[in-house]
This record gives sequence, C-alpha cells and structure tokens, in this order.
Amino acid sequence: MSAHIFVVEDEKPILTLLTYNLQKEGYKVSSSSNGEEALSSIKEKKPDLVLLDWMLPDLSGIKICQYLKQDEKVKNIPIIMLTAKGEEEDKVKGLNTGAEDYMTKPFSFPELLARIKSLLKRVKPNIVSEEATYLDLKIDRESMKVFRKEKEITLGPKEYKLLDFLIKQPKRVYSREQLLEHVWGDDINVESRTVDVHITRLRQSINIEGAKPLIRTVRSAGYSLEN
Amino acid sequence: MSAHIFVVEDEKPILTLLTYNLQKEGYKVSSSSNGEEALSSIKEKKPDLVLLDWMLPDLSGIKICQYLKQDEKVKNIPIIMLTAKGEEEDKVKGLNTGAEDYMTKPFSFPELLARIKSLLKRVKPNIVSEEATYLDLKIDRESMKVFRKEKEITLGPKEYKLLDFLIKQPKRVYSREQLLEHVWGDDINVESRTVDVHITRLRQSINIEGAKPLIRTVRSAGYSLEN
DNA sequence: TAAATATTTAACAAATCTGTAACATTACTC
DNA sequence: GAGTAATGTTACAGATTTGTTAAATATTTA
Repeated sequence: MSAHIFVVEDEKPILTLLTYNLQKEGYKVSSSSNGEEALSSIKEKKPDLVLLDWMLPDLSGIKICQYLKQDEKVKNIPIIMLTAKGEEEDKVKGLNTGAEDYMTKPFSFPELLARIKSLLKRVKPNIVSEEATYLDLKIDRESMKVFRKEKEITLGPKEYKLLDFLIKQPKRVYSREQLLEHVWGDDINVESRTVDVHITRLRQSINIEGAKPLIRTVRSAGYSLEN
Repeated sequence: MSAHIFVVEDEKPILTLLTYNLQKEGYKVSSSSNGEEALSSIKEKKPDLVLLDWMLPDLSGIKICQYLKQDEKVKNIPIIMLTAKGEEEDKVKGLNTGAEDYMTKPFSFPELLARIKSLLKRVKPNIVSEEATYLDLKIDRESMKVFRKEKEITLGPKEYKLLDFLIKQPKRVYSREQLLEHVWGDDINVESRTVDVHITRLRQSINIEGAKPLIRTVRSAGYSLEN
C-alpha cells in the first residue's frame, strides 16, 4: 500500500518536478499552491506526509504547520518543511512549531526521498491501532470483532477487510478500483462491480434497527464510510 | 498491572513533562539524568521500557544502549531513543545498536505514547506468570497441569504449548502462521493445516460435558481462545 | 419525460475454507 | 527393540464465502 503525500508549494516548476518524481517512486500525490485550501484539503484527505513550502502568498508555512499540529486529528501526520536560503533563522521556529523535518532549497531530490522514507517508516506502523471507531461502529482488530452500538456483528472475511480499510479514513471516498487494490490485492482479477455486491453485503451486516446507514455511495466515484 | 518506564533525560523541563504525562497514563515512572547512574539503576530495577535521551553529559545514549543490549539480563527491555534534530546521521547507528525505536525531538506526546504502547504490547506477553486462567480454564506452568472447572485435564505436549500460548492473550486471533512460529518454532517446516488438527485435538481435550467450547475459529484468519 | 447511466439486490454456481478421520512416520519408554 | 505415544499429512465431506449475472431501482442528462 503506497503512501499518500500532500505537497504545498506555489512555485509551479518545483511543484511539477516534485509531483513527477514522487509519483515515479510510487507515491500518491496531491497538492495545493494555496495555503487556506491546503489546510482544509489536508484535514479532509489525511495524507501520510506533508511537504510544506515555507513561503506561500496567502498563509505562511509556519502558520499552516501550527494549525495542523494543533488539530488532534492530523497532528500526527509528519511534515517536512521546504525553506529557502534566507529563512534559516526561522528554522528553529519552524521545528518548534512541530515540523518533523526540514530541507533547504535548492535541495537534492534523493536526499528528500531518503527523509521521506525514513519519516514514513517511523510513522506508518502506528497509524493502525488495535481499535478503530466511527460513530457507534467499533472494530477490534485484536479479536477481529465488530460492534455496532455495543452489539456484536458477524462479518464475512471480505466484509471485515473492507470495513477495516474504510474505517481507517472515515468519510474518504474510495473508487472501486482503489478498494479492489487495497482490500482484494493488486494482482487479483475481479470485476469492479463486485465491489458493489460486497458493499451491499457489508451494509446489510452493519445495519441495525433504528440506526443510520453508514456507507455512502458517491455516484460515479465510489464509496465511503459516512452517514 | 501497569508497566514500569525508566526515563533517562537530563533536560529538566522535558523530564518533568514526560514524567507527569506518563504517570497520568497510569505508568510507573523512574528516572535519572545521569548516564552512569541510569545504567546501574536500570540493571537493578528492570523496568519494562526505557526512554533514553541521546545526549547526556557523562555518557552518550548510544553507549548506554550498547551496554544494556550486551547485558543478558536486560537486553530484552525495549529502548526508545530520543534524539535531537542535529543528530540525524547517528540515527542509523543508534538503531543498529539495538534500540527498538527512536523519536526526534521535539516529538508529539500522543505519538510517543502510541509507540510505547505498541512496544509494551510486543514485550509484555513474554512476561509469563506461573498461573494463567481464562474463565474456568486454568494452567499451572510450574506443574504443567491444566484444569477445567477444578478437574485436571491431560494434554499432549503440543496441545499444552498451544494452550499455553493462546492463554497469554485470550481473545486475540492468531493466524496459523503465527501459531506455527510461536508454538512450533520458526525454522520448523510444517504445513499450516497441521495447526487445524492440533486445534481439534486441543478442543477435544479441554472440552467438558456441559461447558462452552473455548476455541473460536475465525474463518480465513485463524483461532483464538474465547467462547 | 424519455433515454442513458449508474447502483442495488437476489440468485446461483464456483471457489475456498474448515473439521476430522485415517494413516504414516517419528519419538519416546520401559 | 518392541510397544506406546505423539506428530504430521492427506483426503474428503460439509459449510461458508465469493464472484458473476441479470433484473429491478434510482439518478442524471438531454
């Protein structure tokens, strides 16, 4: 499962280069060149790592960093700051704000890549905890049990896996292809419509009398765990 | 049973903060800001985990780590290194020395906590008590006897080992591969279906008239001790 | 509103997984 | 060394899960 990197950078050439190279390495890349937009995008998408340019037209990188590190839901996403030469003194400030690493422009891509890998290695493993909840739905990965409103629910293996995956990032919409890749496995040959069927089965399983439905269909896009 | 964490840190504010937060989480905390002292203290007290600052006035963290990892009696205590920014290159060296994890200062406490928990979970199961029970099932490791409802049960060696392992974390689901690794031993070459057969035998052995079955099958995943 | 497009769901056959008996082999015991 | 116990493998029946299809619904578009 490849990591998702969010790049905040307003210099087009640099952004293009970064995106191209990171994708070539197999990372999923999203980006924004606008501070405000980046902030909300990151909170919504919950990437695995953020590359954050120091100098943005509307909102400084340090502010973004501050906001992110104050938000319980995203504070654990590691941030690598990209600072230009003259801003060296601010580094300390930046690091105190909570950025996990920084690099000075112009930087070498291999070095950046090394830092990214090292950070991801450290952070990725503990993102998956033994228990996950979304509203009144709970999954206990240790005993592999699922509960809705404290009541145990039995799921088939695929449904369990599907839910296990969806609950990692509630509200995030996944395409059928993404679900196939992550839940089924990449080499497997399965029709994408099959996902529909399993979603239906999962829906039926986790559905409880008098509770909201928990899986949203986004037409022509995919599904998400949400109500 | 709460874990005992030993903190080696010479920066007072950080030490205070760590101690306070860890205690709030229910851990027992000891500490030292002095390398030599820490070393002997750890050997004497045998904490469940060590938080080790990289930079100490008298003895570098890496040295302490080395000494601890060379000592048969304490080498199994997990160590989390706390490194400051400038020492990045040493990280590799630190990890090679045998530290189980490291974090770069400034670090987020929730993340540290997550790492601590994950490490303790990995290490704690190995700390076995003389007696373990799950519901009406009791295993006495000293005499190697097993009881169900006060009545002694005879198990074959493999069945005993299997139960011995399963009862360490009741309800946790283990895959056949995990069971093979822990109960049989890693180098051994045994079909994973063999586990099934031994589970069946164990079931038959611990089964008693009018009592619940105690081993759960989780389809396509494995088995757990549970009813 | 009809046509086009997309999703839900039931039904069913195929595939997968598990439990256990039977047997072969190995390891122990006396 | 014969006899006994423990272990691992295999085969097969039964149970469960899965993928596919097709028809029924729902939603969007023209």
